[in-house]
Amino acid sequence: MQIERMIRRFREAGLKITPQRVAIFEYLYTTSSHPTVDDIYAYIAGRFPSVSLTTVYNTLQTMVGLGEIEEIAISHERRNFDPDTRPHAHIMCVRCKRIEDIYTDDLSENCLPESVRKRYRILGQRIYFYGLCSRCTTEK
Amino acid sequence: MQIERMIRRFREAGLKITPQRVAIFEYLYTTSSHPTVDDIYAYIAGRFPSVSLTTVYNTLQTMVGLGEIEEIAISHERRNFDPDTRPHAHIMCVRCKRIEDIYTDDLSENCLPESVRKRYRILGQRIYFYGLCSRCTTEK
DNA sequence: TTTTTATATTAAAATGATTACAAATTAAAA
DNA sequence: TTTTAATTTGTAATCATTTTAATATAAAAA
Repeated sequence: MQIERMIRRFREAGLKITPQRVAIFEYLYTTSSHPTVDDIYAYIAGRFPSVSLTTVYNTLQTMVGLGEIEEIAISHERRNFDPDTRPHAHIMCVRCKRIEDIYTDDLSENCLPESVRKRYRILGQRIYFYGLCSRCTTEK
Repeated sequence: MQIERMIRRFREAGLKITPQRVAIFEYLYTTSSHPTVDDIYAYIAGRFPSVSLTTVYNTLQTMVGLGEIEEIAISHERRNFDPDTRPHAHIMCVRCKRIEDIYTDDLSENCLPESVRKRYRILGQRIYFYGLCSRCTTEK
Protein backbone atom coordinates (compact mmCIF):
# COMPACT_ATOMS: atom_id res chain seq x y z
CA MET A 1 0.00 0.00 0.00
CA GLN A 2 1.02 3.59 -0.58
CA ILE A 3 1.36 4.36 3.12
CA GLU A 4 3.70 1.42 3.68
CA ARG A 5 5.73 2.60 0.75
CA MET A 6 6.14 6.10 2.21
CA ILE A 7 7.17 4.63 5.58
CA ARG A 8 9.79 2.58 3.79
CA ARG A 9 11.00 5.58 1.77
CA PHE A 10 11.33 7.69 4.92
CA ARG A 11 13.21 4.88 6.71
CA GLU A 12 15.55 4.45 3.76
CA ALA A 13 16.28 8.16 3.87
CA GLY A 14 17.19 7.89 7.55
CA LEU A 15 14.10 9.78 8.66
CA LYS A 16 12.00 8.91 11.66
CA ILE A 17 8.46 7.59 11.53
CA THR A 18 6.28 9.74 13.75
CA PRO A 19 2.52 9.45 14.25
CA GLN A 20 2.08 12.92 12.75
CA ARG A 21 3.90 11.90 9.61
CA VAL A 22 1.94 8.69 9.29
CA ALA A 23 -1.30 10.62 9.67
CA ILE A 24 -0.21 12.90 6.82
CA PHE A 25 0.56 9.87 4.67
CA GLU A 26 -2.85 8.43 5.47
CA TYR A 27 -4.63 11.63 4.59
CA LEU A 28 -2.77 12.07 1.31
CA TYR A 29 -3.38 8.53 0.10
CA THR A 30 -6.97 8.29 1.28
CA THR A 31 -8.26 11.56 -0.14
CA SER A 32 -8.77 11.51 -3.86
CA SER A 33 -8.57 15.26 -4.26
CA HIS A 34 -5.68 17.72 -4.28
CA PRO A 35 -5.37 19.00 -0.74
CA THR A 36 -3.87 22.27 0.39
CA VAL A 37 -1.66 22.67 3.44
CA ASP A 38 -4.73 23.78 5.37
CA ASP A 39 -6.80 20.79 4.29
CA ILE A 40 -4.08 18.51 5.58
CA TYR A 41 -3.55 20.52 8.74
CA ALA A 42 -7.27 20.48 9.52
CA TYR A 43 -7.36 16.69 9.28
CA ILE A 44 -4.20 16.08 11.29
CA ALA A 45 -5.28 18.56 13.95
CA GLY A 46 -8.43 16.47 14.39
CA ARG A 47 -6.27 13.55 15.45
CA PHE A 48 -3.37 15.41 17.08
CA PRO A 49 -4.78 18.62 18.52
CA SER A 50 -1.32 19.93 19.31
CA VAL A 51 0.15 19.41 15.86
CA SER A 52 1.80 22.49 14.43
CA LEU A 53 1.57 23.84 10.91
CA THR A 54 5.34 23.70 10.72
CA THR A 55 5.20 19.92 10.94
CA VAL A 56 2.81 19.78 8.02
CA TYR A 57 4.99 22.09 5.94
CA ASN A 58 8.13 20.16 6.78
CA THR A 59 6.66 16.77 5.99
CA LEU A 60 5.21 17.92 2.68
CA GLN A 61 8.52 19.48 1.70
CA THR A 62 10.33 16.27 2.54
CA MET A 63 7.89 14.25 0.45
CA VAL A 64 8.32 16.61 -2.49
CA GLY A 65 12.07 16.24 -2.09
CA LEU A 66 11.75 12.46 -2.20
CA GLY A 67 9.68 12.81 -5.36
CA GLU A 68 6.71 11.12 -3.73
CA ILE A 69 4.23 13.97 -4.08
CA GLU A 70 4.06 16.94 -6.41
CA GLU A 71 3.17 20.53 -5.97
CA ILE A 72 0.50 21.87 -8.31
CA ALA A 73 1.03 25.49 -9.33
CA ILE A 74 -2.25 25.79 -11.22
CA SER A 75 -3.20 28.86 -9.18
CA HIS A 76 -1.34 31.45 -7.15
CA GLU A 77 -4.17 31.55 -4.68
CA ARG A 78 -3.61 28.06 -3.37
CA ARG A 79 -0.82 25.55 -3.09
CA ASN A 80 -2.17 22.11 -3.85
CA PHE A 81 -0.39 18.81 -3.50
CA ASP A 82 -0.82 15.72 -5.59
CA PRO A 83 0.15 12.29 -4.30
CA ASP A 84 -0.22 10.87 -7.80
CA THR A 85 3.15 11.22 -9.50
CA ARG A 86 2.20 9.53 -12.73
CA PRO A 87 2.30 12.04 -15.60
CA HIS A 88 -1.08 13.66 -15.99
CA ALA A 89 -2.68 17.04 -16.57
CA HIS A 90 -5.06 19.03 -14.38
CA ILE A 91 -8.13 21.12 -14.92
CA MET A 92 -9.37 23.68 -12.42
CA CYS A 93 -12.79 25.30 -12.31
CA VAL A 94 -12.08 29.01 -12.04
CA ARG A 95 -15.19 29.47 -9.92
CA CYS A 96 -15.31 26.65 -7.39
CA LYS A 97 -11.54 26.03 -7.63
CA ARG A 98 -11.98 22.27 -7.74
CA ILE A 99 -9.11 20.46 -9.45
CA GLU A 100 -9.57 17.31 -11.50
CA ASP A 101 -7.03 14.91 -12.96
CA ILE A 102 -6.77 14.37 -16.70
CA TYR A 103 -5.11 11.20 -17.86
CA THR A 104 -4.13 11.33 -21.46
CA ASP A 105 -1.41 10.29 -23.85
CA ASP A 106 1.64 12.36 -23.27
CA LEU A 107 1.44 14.72 -26.20
CA SER A 108 3.22 17.69 -24.78
CA GLU A 109 6.67 16.19 -25.19
CA ASN A 110 6.29 16.78 -28.90
CA CYS A 111 5.55 20.39 -28.24
CA LEU A 112 9.11 21.04 -27.09
CA PRO A 113 11.18 22.12 -30.10
CA GLU A 114 14.63 20.65 -30.64
CA SER A 115 16.16 24.12 -30.30
CA VAL A 116 14.89 24.38 -26.73
CA ARG A 117 15.59 20.75 -25.85
CA LYS A 118 19.21 21.27 -26.80
CA ARG A 119 19.67 24.06 -24.29
CA TYR A 120 17.98 22.48 -21.28
CA ARG A 121 18.13 19.35 -19.25
CA ILE A 122 14.39 18.77 -18.94
CA LEU A 123 13.25 17.76 -15.46
CA GLY A 124 9.49 17.97 -15.61
CA GLN A 125 6.42 19.45 -17.14
CA ARG A 126 2.91 20.53 -16.20
CA ILE A 127 -0.24 21.01 -18.22
CA TYR A 128 -3.10 23.01 -16.72
CA PHE A 129 -6.55 23.73 -18.11
CA TYR A 130 -8.93 26.34 -16.77
CA GLY A 131 -12.66 26.29 -17.21
CA LEU A 132 -16.10 26.39 -15.72
CA CYS A 133 -17.42 23.06 -14.51
CA SER A 134 -21.00 22.10 -15.33
CA ARG A 135 -22.20 22.85 -11.82
CA CYS A 136 -20.74 26.36 -11.91
CA THR A 137 -22.05 27.01 -15.42
CA THR A 138 -25.62 26.36 -14.26
CA GLU A 139 -25.53 28.19 -10.93
CA LYS A 140 -25.42 31.95 -11.00
CA MET B 1 2.21 50.24 -30.84
CA GLN B 2 1.32 48.17 -27.80
CA ILE B 3 1.41 51.10 -25.41
CA GLU B 4 -1.06 53.11 -27.51
CA ARG B 5 -3.27 50.07 -27.58
CA MET B 6 -3.29 49.81 -23.80
CA ILE B 7 -4.08 53.50 -23.45
CA ARG B 8 -6.98 53.02 -25.82
CA ARG B 9 -8.20 49.93 -23.95
CA PHE B 10 -8.08 51.76 -20.62
CA ARG B 11 -9.94 54.74 -22.11
CA GLU B 12 -12.59 52.46 -23.57
CA ALA B 13 -13.06 50.92 -20.17
CA GLY B 14 -13.63 54.35 -18.66
CA LEU B 15 -10.34 54.27 -16.76
CA LYS B 16 -7.98 57.20 -16.40
CA ILE B 17 -4.59 57.48 -18.01
CA THR B 18 -2.08 58.32 -15.32
CA PRO B 19 1.70 58.68 -15.72
CA GLN B 20 2.20 55.73 -13.37
CA ARG B 21 0.01 53.52 -15.54
CA VAL B 22 1.75 54.60 -18.71
CA ALA B 23 5.12 53.85 -17.14
CA ILE B 24 3.90 50.36 -16.32
CA PHE B 25 2.73 49.88 -19.91
CA GLU B 26 6.11 51.04 -21.15
CA TYR B 27 7.99 48.68 -18.90
CA LEU B 28 5.85 45.70 -19.82
CA TYR B 29 6.09 46.21 -23.56
CA THR B 30 9.78 47.15 -23.61
CA THR B 31 11.11 44.30 -21.49
CA SER B 32 11.19 40.99 -23.26
CA SER B 33 11.23 38.93 -20.10
CA HIS B 34 8.51 37.95 -17.62
CA PRO B 35 8.63 40.52 -14.86
CA THR B 36 7.44 40.10 -11.31
CA VAL B 37 5.58 42.76 -9.35
CA ASP B 38 8.89 43.77 -7.79
CA ASP B 39 10.66 44.06 -11.14
CA ILE B 40 7.95 46.42 -12.30
CA TYR B 41 7.86 48.34 -9.04
CA ALA B 42 11.64 48.81 -9.09
CA TYR B 43 11.49 50.34 -12.56
CA ILE B 44 8.50 52.60 -11.87
CA ALA B 45 9.99 53.75 -8.58
CA GLY B 46 13.03 54.91 -10.54
CA ARG B 47 10.82 57.33 -12.42
CA PHE B 48 8.21 58.09 -9.75
CA PRO B 49 9.94 57.80 -6.40
CA SER B 50 6.67 58.10 -4.53
CA VAL B 51 4.83 55.37 -6.42
CA SER B 52 3.23 52.79 -4.20
CA LEU B 53 3.20 49.03 -4.59
CA THR B 54 -0.57 49.18 -4.44
CA THR B 55 -0.65 51.09 -7.70
CA VAL B 56 1.43 48.41 -9.38
CA TYR B 57 -0.79 45.65 -8.02
CA ASN B 58 -3.95 47.48 -9.07
CA THR B 59 -2.78 48.24 -12.58
CA LEU B 60 -1.59 44.69 -13.19
CA GLN B 61 -4.87 43.30 -11.92
CA THR B 62 -6.79 45.63 -14.20
CA MET B 63 -4.70 44.57 -17.19
CA VAL B 64 -5.27 40.91 -16.40
CA GLY B 65 -8.98 41.66 -16.18
CA LEU B 66 -8.91 43.28 -19.60
CA GLY B 67 -7.15 40.19 -20.93
CA GLU B 68 -4.14 42.24 -21.99
CA ILE B 69 -1.54 40.47 -19.89
CA GLU B 70 -1.42 37.02 -18.34
CA GLU B 71 -0.27 35.69 -15.05
CA ILE B 72 2.21 32.84 -15.24
CA ALA B 73 1.68 30.17 -12.60
CA ILE B 74 4.90 28.29 -13.32
CA SER B 75 6.12 28.65 -9.72
CA HIS B 76 4.67 29.40 -6.31
CA GLU B 77 7.79 31.35 -5.39
CA ARG B 78 7.14 34.16 -7.81
CA ARG B 79 4.25 35.72 -9.64
CA ASN B 80 5.33 36.52 -13.18
CA PHE B 81 3.39 38.46 -15.79
CA ASP B 82 3.45 38.01 -19.53
CA PRO B 83 2.41 40.81 -21.89
CA ASP B 84 2.36 38.32 -24.76
CA THR B 85 -1.13 36.85 -24.88
CA ARG B 86 -0.62 34.69 -27.94
CA PRO B 87 -0.84 31.02 -26.99
CA HIS B 88 2.58 29.72 -26.08
CA ALA B 89 4.30 27.56 -23.52
CA HIS B 90 7.01 28.44 -20.98
CA ILE B 91 10.11 26.82 -19.65
CA MET B 92 11.75 27.80 -16.36
CA CYS B 93 15.23 26.96 -15.19
CA VAL B 94 14.76 25.55 -11.70
CA ARG B 95 18.10 27.05 -10.63
CA CYS B 96 18.29 30.58 -12.02
CA LYS B 97 14.48 30.87 -12.31
CA ARG B 98 14.69 32.47 -15.75
CA ILE B 99 11.59 31.93 -17.87
CA GLU B 100 11.67 31.52 -21.62
CA ASP B 101 8.86 31.46 -24.17
CA ILE B 102 8.20 28.40 -26.30
CA TYR B 103 6.22 28.93 -29.48
CA THR B 104 4.91 25.74 -30.88
CA ASP B 105 1.95 24.22 -32.64
CA ASP B 106 -0.92 23.95 -30.27
CA LEU B 107 -0.87 20.27 -29.49
CA SER B 108 -2.30 20.28 -26.04
CA GLU B 109 -5.86 20.79 -27.21
CA ASN B 110 -5.79 17.20 -28.38
CA CYS B 111 -4.80 16.15 -24.93
CA LEU B 112 -8.19 17.07 -23.51
CA PRO B 113 -10.45 14.00 -23.68
CA GLU B 114 -14.01 14.37 -24.88
CA SER B 115 -15.29 13.19 -21.50
CA VAL B 116 -13.69 16.19 -19.82
CA ARG B 117 -14.52 18.65 -22.56
CA LYS B 118 -18.18 17.75 -22.18
CA ARG B 119 -18.22 18.75 -18.53
CA TYR B 120 -16.37 22.06 -18.76
CA ARG B 121 -16.52 25.30 -20.63
CA ILE B 122 -12.80 25.64 -21.35
CA LEU B 123 -11.41 29.12 -20.80
CA GLY B 124 -7.68 28.67 -21.06
CA GLN B 125 -4.69 26.43 -20.76
CA ARG B 126 -1.04 26.58 -19.74
CA ILE B 127 1.94 24.39 -20.51
CA TYR B 128 5.04 24.66 -18.35
CA PHE B 129 8.37 22.90 -18.60
CA TYR B 130 11.02 22.75 -15.90
CA GLY B 131 14.68 22.16 -16.50
CA LEU B 132 18.28 23.23 -16.05
CA CYS B 133 19.51 25.75 -18.59
CA SER B 134 22.94 25.23 -20.15
CA ARG B 135 24.52 27.93 -18.00
CA CYS B 136 23.24 26.35 -14.80
CA THR B 137 24.23 22.85 -15.91
CA THR B 138 27.86 23.94 -16.29
CA GLU B 139 28.20 26.11 -13.18
CA LYS B 140 28.24 24.34 -9.84
C1' DT C 1 -9.56 78.36 -18.73
C1' DT C 2 -11.62 77.21 -14.47
C1' DT C 3 -14.48 74.31 -11.76
C1' DT C 4 -16.25 70.00 -10.58
C1' DT C 5 -16.36 65.23 -9.76
C1' DA C 6 -15.33 60.70 -9.90
C1' DT C 7 -11.34 57.97 -10.00
C1' DA C 8 -6.58 56.94 -8.81
C1' DT C 9 -2.68 57.28 -5.84
C1' DT C 10 -0.48 57.10 -1.64
C1' DA C 11 0.92 55.64 3.03
C1' DA C 12 -0.04 52.95 6.66
C1' DA C 13 -2.09 49.21 8.72
C1' DA C 14 -4.16 44.59 8.37
C1' DT C 15 -4.09 40.07 6.74
C1' DG C 16 -2.43 35.62 5.33
C1' DA C 17 1.01 32.33 4.05
C1' DT C 18 5.38 30.60 4.93
C1' DT C 19 9.84 30.27 7.30
C1' DA C 20 13.13 30.61 11.18
C1' DC C 21 14.30 29.61 15.72
C1' DA C 22 15.00 27.65 20.25
C1' DA C 23 13.26 24.72 23.77
C1' DA C 24 10.97 20.46 24.80
C1' DT C 25 9.83 15.90 23.20
C1' DT C 26 10.44 11.43 21.22
C1' DA C 27 11.84 7.56 17.82
C1' DA C 28 15.01 4.38 17.49
C1' DA C 29 19.79 2.89 18.05
C1' DA C 30 23.00 1.32 21.54
C1' DT D 1 16.88 1.13 29.86
C1' DT D 2 19.75 4.71 28.39
C1' DT D 3 21.41 7.72 24.99
C1' DT D 4 21.36 10.59 21.10
C1' DA D 5 20.07 12.76 17.18
C1' DA D 6 16.03 14.05 14.86
C1' DT D 7 11.41 15.91 15.26
C1' DT D 8 7.80 18.57 17.07
C1' DT D 9 5.95 22.51 18.99
C1' DG D 10 4.91 27.39 19.87
C1' DT D 11 6.35 31.71 19.03
C1' DA D 12 8.17 35.19 16.48
C1' DA D 13 9.88 36.93 12.10
C1' DT D 14 9.39 37.58 7.31
C1' DC D 15 7.35 38.37 2.98
C1' DA D 16 3.60 39.10 -0.32
C1' DT D 17 -0.72 40.94 -0.93
C1' DT D 18 -5.00 43.45 0.32
C1' DT D 19 -7.63 46.91 2.77
C1' DT D 20 -8.58 51.44 4.16
C1' DA D 21 -9.00 56.29 4.36
C1' DA D 22 -7.12 60.63 3.21
C1' DT D 23 -5.12 63.25 -0.51
C1' DA D 24 -4.25 64.22 -5.26
C1' DT D 25 -5.45 64.40 -10.05
C1' DA D 26 -7.38 63.24 -14.87
C1' DA D 27 -10.84 64.48 -17.52
C1' DA D 28 -15.54 66.06 -18.12
C1' DA D 29 -18.47 70.08 -17.59
C1' DA D 30 -19.13 74.84 -17.22
